[in-house]
Amino acid sequence: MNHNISLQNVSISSSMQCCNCNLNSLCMAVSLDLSEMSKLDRIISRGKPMRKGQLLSTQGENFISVFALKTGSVKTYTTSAEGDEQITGFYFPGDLIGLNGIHSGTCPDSIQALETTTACKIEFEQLDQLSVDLPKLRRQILKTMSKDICNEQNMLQLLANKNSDERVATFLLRLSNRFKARGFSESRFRLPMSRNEIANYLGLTVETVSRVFTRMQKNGFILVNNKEIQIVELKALLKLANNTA
Amino acid sequence: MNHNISLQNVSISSSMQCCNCNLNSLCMAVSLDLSEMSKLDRIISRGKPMRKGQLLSTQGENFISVFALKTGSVKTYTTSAEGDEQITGFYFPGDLIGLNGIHSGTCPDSIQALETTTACKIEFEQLDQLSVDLPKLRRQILKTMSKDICNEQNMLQLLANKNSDERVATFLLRLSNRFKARGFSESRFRLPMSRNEIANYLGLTVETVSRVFTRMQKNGFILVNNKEIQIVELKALLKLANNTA
DNA sequence: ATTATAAACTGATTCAGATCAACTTTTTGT
DNA sequence: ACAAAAAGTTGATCTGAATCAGTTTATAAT
Repeated sequence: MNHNISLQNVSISSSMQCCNCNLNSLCMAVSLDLSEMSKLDRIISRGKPMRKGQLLSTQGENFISVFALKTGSVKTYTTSAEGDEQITGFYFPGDLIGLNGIHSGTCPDSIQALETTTACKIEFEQLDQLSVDLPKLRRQILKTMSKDICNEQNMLQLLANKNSDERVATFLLRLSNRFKARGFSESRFRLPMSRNEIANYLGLTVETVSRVFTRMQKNGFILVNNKEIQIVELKALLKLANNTA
Repeated sequence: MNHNISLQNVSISSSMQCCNCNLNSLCMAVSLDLSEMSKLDRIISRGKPMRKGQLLSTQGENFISVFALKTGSVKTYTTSAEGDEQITGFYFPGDLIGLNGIHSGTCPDSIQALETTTACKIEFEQLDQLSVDLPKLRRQILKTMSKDICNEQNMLQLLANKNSDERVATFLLRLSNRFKARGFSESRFRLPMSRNEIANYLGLTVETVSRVFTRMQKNGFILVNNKEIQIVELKALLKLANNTA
């Protein structure tokens, strides 16, 4: 019986294992060997595709699992008591999301698909248990959280100091870098989020974001066609962002 | 010989052990039993007092240790390429600092004493190793990082959405809560940081912070005497902060 | 296809907080 | 104790982005 199940697993999911996932260099599976990866595989459940707008988790619900994005993109956001929404991040394939729920035991933010998205789901307790035997995995979890903290700190710097041009330029350059790291074009990409979402994330209004895009296009730095962005003058954009991509 | 050393340890440091530290309910040692705590004790080195302005660690240097504050207070800040400083946090006794260096292997920010301050220093590799055998310690480290992420996200919300009154009110209320958690008065406390540092942290100018303090005092919400703050009308302050302390 | 609805853009006006400048108080060093 | 430097406060003015309002373009629904 056990044998049966395992055969089934193999046949169904040959392309659904960490070792075959083309994201393992970005994801938790980085630097794990085959036997370690198969242990990780055993505690991962692969979700079916979610449509735009669907929630991967909801602010306030019990913290049980973390998620690793396979395809698509999501935003995380918190809703304040007065009901206004603050986007805290955008995430792409390979990103591990949800670790910020550990300390309170509840999800501090909602995770929503920006487009058709698939994600792997991992029960945190199992992941933590597995991390005892797999130092590389343990380190990877800590690295992910450490990086999250640094990213948020970079955002603080952006919001505390920078004007609208600098914010938008930095935003585009960071996206560009993240797409590049995933093997996509760094100079031509599609924004999965709306202008409103960009504005919210950057602490600006939609109007301002729109104006900055228009101005950057007029100056020949970028080409904008609705959500399609092309970076034409990387250097100029870097200068606008004060080289702090 | 071994015996000798251990005797010495006991005699010198009876009050210098986690189990005798009045902060262990806030610090890593939370919920560890005596034998677990003594293991933690063995890898902790207690630093001598640092004076105001001294650096606990410097941005860019190799990441080796994390710190647990015993007394005093510190700020963490990053210095950008152009040389301007962004304060990313203020920390008080019991806080564990420096975990954000894990992912890059270098310290992403500098940690500076705001007053006379003592801190325990723990080599991260040893802490990580110890966490394998002490699930509660492992969990505590993850909780600390998770909470850090949430704190930064709260700051994002503050900087992206709130006006100067809301920022300063929220700042004071959060400080009040943290002092309360440490057994100090929640309604009367001394700010260890300058107006400049508050302004920098909150994404405002010194002038604006000063004006907000003055206005709050005129309205009878707080009493300000240089760095001494007294919260007179908690409710009014909460309302100013939109109840998001 | 066609309408309804939402998202995005553009212009005019307003305003909160930055900037500039002067002064007062506190802290530091001799 | 004193001078010098730093920190903090207050007022006047300016400005970048918010707000308000209207139009255009894209997306969704029938």
